[in-house]
Amino acid sequence: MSVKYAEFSGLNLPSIEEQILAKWKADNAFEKSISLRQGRKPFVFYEGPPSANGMPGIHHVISRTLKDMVCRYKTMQGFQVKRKGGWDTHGLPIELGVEKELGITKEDIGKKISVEDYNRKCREAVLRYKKEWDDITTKMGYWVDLDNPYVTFENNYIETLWWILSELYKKGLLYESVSIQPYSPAAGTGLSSHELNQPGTYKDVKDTSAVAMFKVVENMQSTVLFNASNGAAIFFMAWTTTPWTLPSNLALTVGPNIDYVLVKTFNPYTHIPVQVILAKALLGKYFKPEGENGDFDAYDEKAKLLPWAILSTFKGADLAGIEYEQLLAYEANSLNAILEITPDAKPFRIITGDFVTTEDGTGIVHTAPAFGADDYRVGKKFNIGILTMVDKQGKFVEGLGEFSNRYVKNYKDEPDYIDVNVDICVKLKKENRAFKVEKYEHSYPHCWRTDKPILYYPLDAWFIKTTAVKDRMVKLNKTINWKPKSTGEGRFGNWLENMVDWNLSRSRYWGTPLPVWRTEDGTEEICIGSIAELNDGIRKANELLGGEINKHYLHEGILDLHKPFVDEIILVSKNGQPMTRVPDLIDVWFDSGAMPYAQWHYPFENKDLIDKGEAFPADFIAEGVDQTRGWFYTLHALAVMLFDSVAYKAVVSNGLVLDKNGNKMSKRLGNVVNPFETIEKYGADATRWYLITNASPWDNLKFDLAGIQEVQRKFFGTLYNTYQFFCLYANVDGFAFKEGYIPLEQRPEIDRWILSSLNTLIKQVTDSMNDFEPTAAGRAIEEFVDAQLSNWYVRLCRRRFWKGEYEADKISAYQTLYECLETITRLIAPISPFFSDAVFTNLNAVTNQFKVASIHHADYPVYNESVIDPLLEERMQLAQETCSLVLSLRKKVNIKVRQPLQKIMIPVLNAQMKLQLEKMEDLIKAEVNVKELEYITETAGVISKKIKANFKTLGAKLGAAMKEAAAVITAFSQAEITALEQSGQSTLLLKSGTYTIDTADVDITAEDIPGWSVASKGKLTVALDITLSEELKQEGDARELVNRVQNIRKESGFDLTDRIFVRLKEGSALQASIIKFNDYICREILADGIDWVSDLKEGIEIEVNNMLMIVEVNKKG
RNA sequence: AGAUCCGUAGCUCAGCCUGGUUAGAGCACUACACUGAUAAUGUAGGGGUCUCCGGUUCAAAUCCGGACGGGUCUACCA
Repeated sequence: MSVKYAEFSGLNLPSIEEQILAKWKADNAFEKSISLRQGRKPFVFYEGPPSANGMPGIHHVISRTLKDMVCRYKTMQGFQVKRKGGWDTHGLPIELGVEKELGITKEDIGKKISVEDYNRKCREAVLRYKKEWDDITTKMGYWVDLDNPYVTFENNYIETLWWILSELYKKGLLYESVSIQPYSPAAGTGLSSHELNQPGTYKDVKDTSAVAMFKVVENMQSTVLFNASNGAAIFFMAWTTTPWTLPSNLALTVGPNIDYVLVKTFNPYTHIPVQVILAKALLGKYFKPEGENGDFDAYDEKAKLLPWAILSTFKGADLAGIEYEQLLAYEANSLNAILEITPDAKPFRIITGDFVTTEDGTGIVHTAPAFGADDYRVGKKFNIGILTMVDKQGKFVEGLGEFSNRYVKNYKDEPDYIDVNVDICVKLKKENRAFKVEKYEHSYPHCWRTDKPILYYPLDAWFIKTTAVKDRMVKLNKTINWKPKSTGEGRFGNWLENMVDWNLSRSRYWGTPLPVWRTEDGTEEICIGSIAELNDGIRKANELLGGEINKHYLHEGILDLHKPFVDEIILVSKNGQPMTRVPDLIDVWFDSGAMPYAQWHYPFENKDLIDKGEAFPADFIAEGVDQTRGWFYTLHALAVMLFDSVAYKAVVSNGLVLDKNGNKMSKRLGNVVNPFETIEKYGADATRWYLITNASPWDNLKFDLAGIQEVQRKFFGTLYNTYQFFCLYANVDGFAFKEGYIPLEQRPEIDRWILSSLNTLIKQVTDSMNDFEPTAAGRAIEEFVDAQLSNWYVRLCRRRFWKGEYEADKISAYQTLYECLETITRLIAPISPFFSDAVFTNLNAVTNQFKVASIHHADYPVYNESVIDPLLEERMQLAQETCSLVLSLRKKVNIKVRQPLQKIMIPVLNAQMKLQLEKMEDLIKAEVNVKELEYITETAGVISKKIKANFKTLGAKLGAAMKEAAAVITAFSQAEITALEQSGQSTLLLKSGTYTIDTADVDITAEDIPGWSVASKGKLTVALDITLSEELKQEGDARELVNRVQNIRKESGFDLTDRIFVRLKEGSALQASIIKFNDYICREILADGIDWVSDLKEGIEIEVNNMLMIVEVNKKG
């Protein structure tokens, strides 16, 4: 046990942190923080795995601060909080990085580089920056188990994923289907949304767009239309920017609630009279207002104005079911061809869809299910079949007449490429089937690798049927504590409401393979759920199918669950057919969503952790809000499907870190903040404190280094100084908390006050922390340390520490300050783990109050209701306000605080206020340096009072009469006010009636004390007697002298306890004052006496109140 | 295009849920003061159409509707 409190040699947070880090490492502090809680209730936390193939940024520091803070907090509250780290290792960014590094493209894989070598490269690249990540993790003080992390590419991890997939498969939740996906014909590959979101993929291009005319078939359904048109031919108008999709058209979609009109007019190209149907709202796009009901007879080829007339109006829903003639009919897209694919299809009809708008086009959507996701969905719903008249190279198939085999876009860089879209439009024009053809500029996605336009194309894919559990997911989501709430209800809630099945397939190389094997004819398939099952299958296939099959895998089984090895495995079906693996890999989000189970290799190991709820579901997770549809979603989906449970009970989604101007940080803009430099320069604690207190975690944070500096200076500086102050005197007096804890009732008012405030603070902080509102917690602590502890308690109590003997009052002061410091360090430990541990350890080294080696092994403070005294806190605030008012009065008349004044007067409005003030009297007098405090009551008759309506209470009673009442009340005479106060009631005669009011309905304040200069704040009014008697002046002189001598002591470098002797030169105007207050002066400056001498050559000349004097100060002994 | 968050002093943010009559704090700036812990602090000063428009109400920064601006996510592989 140390005898003295270790003092810091300066506030150097980075160097303190280095020492603490070394201490933690030497003591295994993190491991101990968990092992010490063995047997306690677990608090389950999941670490969202970062990908270590990029450098950590400052935005990682914010979410990790949040995570670390909650975990430390819960640990200190007695929970056991295991934190397994993890690495996200699969996925496209890793592949792209490797391809860039090797200078290859996807096409080269399997040619220039084997899949085996390629995946080996990925495996190496994936943890490329692990060292930097580990480094930032350590330096920022993030306690997470880096020694036993889960790694998503490891066999154990993948085995759990397979188990989950096989469970889903058994439940019928895993299925294969066609979906419409972005596809690059030039590259011959599907594209991920990630790839589509590469900068520059969306380009403004000019495409030939067409408004095509679909001729209505006259039959029962269309009778209404033909009645309106008098039997003339009718056309639906539909707009497309991709005419090449027209041969694949199978339906026209209208909005059920949209108004459509039947218009009589002429085809502008052929000038043939036509009747067309389009959305009413879009008439203006095609027809000029002047042309309405124009002269149809006068119209000819040369006419500029197209006459038109509305014949009838319909709702979209009325049009449903009407049939039309196929626009571009060929052999390949004949009805027979359609029925061959979809035997019961009913194409070429009007159908309805909610996605139809009237913002563009005609309000009638040409629907080709193969080339649009909306089209596909609505097409399926109405069973219109599917036609894919374009092959995977991007050219029309055989059997489309003059368009057969033509590329729909210039995918091959043919120098004389003729746009087939133009030719289609020309054909339509000639055949009276086009109403408008024009170049249309829009933003269209391009393949980032080939720079060619993509198209949406039907591809086979595996899905998880999340829609089957949608209702459970929605219901269970409502039990999750989302911070902020709106993310859970809004962003996430809406997301769930609009859920579609989870497309799992990725056609990639480095990822978790889908463990589905099937026979060549597709009739038999199996989903493998474990390595053992696969190895069994390997042997069985070898036995049944022959010696060469799987021969490399017979001895040790499969050793790596990735491509290309899994693809070499051939299994055997029940009917003895060979089965090969389907080529798909799965979405990496599945990897991370499965981490609750896969991190523990469930169910192959650690079965109880999940089954008995020790590690599932999580009590808390936190990540950036960008994970809402990522990790938060996949965690939730898998938990609901597997265990009908939430995956996490509380989730904090933190906002982004922007630069100080509010722009997103990006390498391109050069505004990225380097977290290493920041932490090295300002310290992790200051950075963490800044991140937590500056803005709520879910608000975007404008990151400004100046803000960290401010935190460092203001918060840590103040706390540091308070600690140093404590050390200075405690070391002198040898305070080591050896004496018994002095009961509160024996402590002075101010001690009881700060302890009451401290306990109020503990309550506030724990409430906020429990509610995942760390910002409020941090701000409350800041306020306490700065305003209450440092600038009120310590300032007012300074003398108690250095004056007088080591007895009860002094010990009480030490115990009180010690308790505050020690409690504060524990309160801030979750946010600032380093500095708190440093101070705590220093304190505890002397007192040994806690039998722990680190603050993070100590318990979090628990507030003590019996210590909280609201009345005491209230009157201290009253005292603070009084002092503030007196100081402002002194300032106004320019009288220094050092100059004593005779008295202050305070009008008291009621007995309670007087009682409260009386208890604070000594404190106030000392603080503002006055001799007396006089209370003025109304009986003295000197106060004039001011009355104002209490709008809140009175407004509720009077309502509309409020305005008049307020005016009447303000106009009350002094007598009326007094009458109200005495009887407690008063009657208001207003236009709207007579009302009785009581004292609670008004605010009465003291307005003035005639003849005095006063200041007021709220209900408190203070008057100051500024008359300076000779005696007061002399006392002021004496105090000034004390100040000057103390300065000299300080400048001379004397110790606090050094006694001095002082010599003064005779003859100064100050002499009388000094002699009069000789004893007082000597006490203050620790001098045995003052010598007056006639000659003083060595002395220092000082000036007090415009009087000069020579002083000599020497140390005794 | 949809969803969502945000908009209060030069800057960073409270206050809004639960409406109440002078809208607060810190930083920065200016002046003065205090200090035997202080890199602090105190007092005073300048600085606000609470983004805008409309509504509800006796009363709106606060509640409701709309617009505008900014951020993010999504834009159909969830």
